[in-house]
Amino acid sequence: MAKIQSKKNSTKKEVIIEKASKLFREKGFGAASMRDLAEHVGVEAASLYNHIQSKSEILQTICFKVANEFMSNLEAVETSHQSTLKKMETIIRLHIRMMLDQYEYVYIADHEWRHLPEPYLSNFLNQRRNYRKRLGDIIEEGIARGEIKAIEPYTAVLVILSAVSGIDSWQRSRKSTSAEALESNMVKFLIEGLKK
Amino acid sequence: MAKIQSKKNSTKKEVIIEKASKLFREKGFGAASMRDLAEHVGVEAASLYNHIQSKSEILQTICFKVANEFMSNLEAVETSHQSTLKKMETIIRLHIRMMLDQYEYVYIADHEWRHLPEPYLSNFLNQRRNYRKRLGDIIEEGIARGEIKAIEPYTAVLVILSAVSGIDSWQRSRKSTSAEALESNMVKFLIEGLKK
DNA sequence: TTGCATCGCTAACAGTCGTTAGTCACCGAA
DNA sequence: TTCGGTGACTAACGACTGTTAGCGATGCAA
Repeated sequence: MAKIQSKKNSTKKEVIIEKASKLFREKGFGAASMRDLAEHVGVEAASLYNHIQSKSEILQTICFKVANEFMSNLEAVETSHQSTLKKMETIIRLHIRMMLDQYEYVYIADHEWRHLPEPYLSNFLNQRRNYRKRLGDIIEEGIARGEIKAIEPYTAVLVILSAVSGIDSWQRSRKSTSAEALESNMVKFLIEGLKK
Repeated sequence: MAKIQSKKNSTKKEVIIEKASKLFREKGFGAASMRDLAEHVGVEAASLYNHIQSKSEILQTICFKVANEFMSNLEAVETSHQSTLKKMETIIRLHIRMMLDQYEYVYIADHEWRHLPEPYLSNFLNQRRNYRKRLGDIIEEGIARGEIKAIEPYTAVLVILSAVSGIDSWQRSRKSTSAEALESNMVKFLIEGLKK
């Protein structure tokens, strides 16, 4: 067994998923066809099935890859010894950076998860709910400690996560602001909204 | 000519568009079929074409209805005599309320505009860019006047608009928070992020 | 009552969808 | 050199897509 390797030390399956992530973001999962994807990979549509099981398997892979990455990072932050405000900043910065350099993947996990088939859909939503709940818990603790202003924790979580995911609008027109400036501006805005 | 009227003093075309907005949000524009839509309207798919010209005409109608509503409201705010901070608050509250009681329409204009055919797509994006630019101008003026903290205006616009559009996550699980509480929490968070 | 416009229906179109079957060329191991 | 496996190909499947043509029923205006 060799020749599985393509360029960049990645399997063909990984190449397919990478190309698919670009395509799914541009056209949406539903509107992107396997023949589209095949063309970008440089192969006939039927040949894709030598490497993947189905179209939705690609979506599953992308969604859960992103979900797992966020989840394990959250766990690292939870067990760290920082102030709650600092914890939130760490998480926000992480979200921004993920959005900046894994844009396609994060975007799809954010917007195309609807098209996951069951039971993956429920699974994904459970993970998501859990993630947000735990973010809310951090904020709640911050309020109890007097570090964070009295605000409904879940609302704050919503605002923060949505704000970050709005970077996609910026991604498409990178002209005016640099990535670093964007990050620091965003953190300034969001953390200030939390501070007491 | 009568009998065009269905229930609720609305033309059948309006009924179609209303049902379509629900469907497009749930499934996405691409994945929602005309036969799906027809079933919800209580009619055969072909009969829809007695009232509309095409599937994408529905999308156009929805997207530009929302865009025009936001645009005309922005103009009202621009010509009003309020502090820039108050202007921003007015706009934010308006966005939140639109999101709460015209949820389906706003969601589609937010997420499904990609599927607009040209030249409507370009037209829509121009309007959107213009809207954001003018929001940014308000913030910029606020900074110049010393009412708003020194922040990159376009970043602030991005954060605010994205945060509000994230209410869709809340819409789906209305359990914990009331609409009024959500609005005031959100305003508190976002306006505080702006204040000097 | 006649005439006309409205609007629902069935049937069908041409195309696209994801996916499978089956075949053949290649390539490393024996 | 032979063998087994890998992966690309063509062809095709059945289902589904948006949309059109055309027929028939209905109901208002004259």
